[in-house]
Amino acid sequence: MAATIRDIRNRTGLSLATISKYLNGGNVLPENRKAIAEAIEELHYEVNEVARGLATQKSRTIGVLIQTFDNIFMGSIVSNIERILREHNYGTIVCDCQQDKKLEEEEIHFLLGKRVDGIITIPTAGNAGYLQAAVDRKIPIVLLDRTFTDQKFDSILVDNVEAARGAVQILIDHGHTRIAIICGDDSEYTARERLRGYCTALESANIDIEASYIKRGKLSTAHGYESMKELLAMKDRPSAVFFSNYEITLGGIMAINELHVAFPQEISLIGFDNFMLSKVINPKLWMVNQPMETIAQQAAELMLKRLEESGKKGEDYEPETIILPTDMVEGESIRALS
Amino acid sequence: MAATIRDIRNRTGLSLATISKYLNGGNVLPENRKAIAEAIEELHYEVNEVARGLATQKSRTIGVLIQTFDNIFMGSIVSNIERILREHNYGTIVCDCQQDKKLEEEEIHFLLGKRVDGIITIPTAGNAGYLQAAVDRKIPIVLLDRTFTDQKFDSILVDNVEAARGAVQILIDHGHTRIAIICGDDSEYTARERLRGYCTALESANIDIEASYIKRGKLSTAHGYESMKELLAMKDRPSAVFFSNYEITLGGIMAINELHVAFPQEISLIGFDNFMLSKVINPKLWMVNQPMETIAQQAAELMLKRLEESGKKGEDYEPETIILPTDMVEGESIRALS
DNA sequence: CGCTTTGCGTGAACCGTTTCGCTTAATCCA
DNA sequence: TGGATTAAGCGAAACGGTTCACGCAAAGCG
Repeated sequence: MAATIRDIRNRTGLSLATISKYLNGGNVLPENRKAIAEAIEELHYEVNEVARGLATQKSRTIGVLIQTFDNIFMGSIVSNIERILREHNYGTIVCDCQQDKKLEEEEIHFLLGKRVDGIITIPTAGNAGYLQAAVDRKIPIVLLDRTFTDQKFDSILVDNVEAARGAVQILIDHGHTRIAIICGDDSEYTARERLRGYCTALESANIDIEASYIKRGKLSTAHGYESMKELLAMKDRPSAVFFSNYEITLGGIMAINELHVAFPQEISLIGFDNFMLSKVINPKLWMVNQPMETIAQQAAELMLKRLEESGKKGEDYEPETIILPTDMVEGESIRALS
Repeated sequence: MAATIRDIRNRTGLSLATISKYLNGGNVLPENRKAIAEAIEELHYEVNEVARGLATQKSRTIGVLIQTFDNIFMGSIVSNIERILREHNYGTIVCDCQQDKKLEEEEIHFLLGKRVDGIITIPTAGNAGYLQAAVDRKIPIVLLDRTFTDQKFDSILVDNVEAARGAVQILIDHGHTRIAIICGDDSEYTARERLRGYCTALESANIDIEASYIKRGKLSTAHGYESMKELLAMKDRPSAVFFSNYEITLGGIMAINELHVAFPQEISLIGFDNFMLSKVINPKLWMVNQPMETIAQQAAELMLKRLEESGKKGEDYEPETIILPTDMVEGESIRALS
């Protein structure tokens, strides 16, 4: 149906090699150049990237494998990655493994089948095994938001320990000592890190860590909601709560609203992840804000760098780890205790 | 590097045709079947979908072109489309044209270059011209959320008129007559429709339409914010406001919070688009909720249907338009006037 | 038993590019 | 002037699959 390079040959009388040279910016005589351009115009010719991909062994497509699409965090990440890659003429093929480790491994094979030139992923699994096939293919891999201990990869991380420490420190600075955290369980890399930051802050302020103030569970709205209710029902209830991710923040706020608990009067709060929430919740919520555009941008740029390198001889490279700082969005959800 | 079908031939002594037949589920003797399976296993062979794509003239990849990624609406749409397509072994390549009409047309060509088998898109442009190249290629196209008047396409829409009418009717039922709307300008398909619904509701209740209560502008947080402030500053200010999309709802709420206006005591509100907001805003916001999963699902399924059909003879088909109803999420943000 | 069918396998052409090695003519310079 | 260099073009062989037309043997059948 669509025109091919052969149709252009028939029209111009030039050889395929010359036309290919034209398409790829080689030296072609002005008159031939003109003839080819005209033929392309008239035939509505467009390079068949599939055929080109087969010939060059490069698809100019990057696979982006994420755990879920259902939060703004992901939307922003994918959006920015796509934009930057696209500016360098790479396509982005997305896969959502829906937090399913089995599916996650399948998707890797799916992407490899499509011969993507690289993979950017937010891992779900606890170890790097599922990536082995991609590693064997020697394509660049960039990890986002979490990383592995058993094998080294290019990774873009956020300083979770420091982010959590900082959040708790703010509460301490306001005079709080009975500080709770609602967080993920130990299987989650980010959850472990944030809990560590929480403990660090308390320890360095010589505040005892109270086990019943640590609410581990899934990174879900439901966990935030239930845990907040439990904390509020305690007889020695905390005076401040640190919500350690987006869903948990959402759930926690829902519980507070439902029980008509006034904040910061009755309880002080600080949330995580989503800048937008801080705008819309009243009173304005204190927030630890992740630099999502930067994360995405760094990931895309590191990927582009690796792709460029792999053209050159330098076969193997030393994986880089980039750790980004978070920032604090001030709100009105923390009461100062005298 | 990676193993090919020829490596399998060398190992098994079978012909390429037989191996291909095996890969595509044809009849192969059990012993040969076993031999091929073993070779695949040992060589870590994976079908090169690029080569297959060239041979079959099908990429098993669908292009999804959207206007922006920066709202939950899009995340949910892309997520659900990707999931369903993936279940049928199609990959999803996403492009974000960032509301830029020029870029939008470029992306279409980019996708056509990649030889996608179909395109699902949320149009930005006002007319279908930019899609012409895709139409010429005779690949299925499915439009989401908005459609064109100048040319007919498969479209999945929401009943915007009825959604807006219903929202305003709720306000009327609560005794309101001074009802404002903050909406997009006439260049936006959905904005026109929603404004029409607003007018319909008022007319059928014999309420005069007050021009100063209609705030047209961009579909942005800023427009919602500014317009809300203006409405609040009016001397004959409305008793109720209908926010007609997500960003506007967000901006409106921000203005309300900032000016410490109590709702529903001082003003009644109903928002649009984002179910999550209704959970987290206190008092709970009334909302018109778009059935995002259904929109995405219908789009993906219609696409799959077209892809299947195009295998058969039935060359041309009659475009379908599917109009989905919205639903109402009750809140506490509307005061009943006696 | 001879004829048709069916099951399985094969060689070769093809999909639409890129790229390698080679030719030819023009240009340069000692 | 003539050998070396360079620019531009060409033919043909990849890249890794699918598919068509055909061959052959075993099975089915009146």
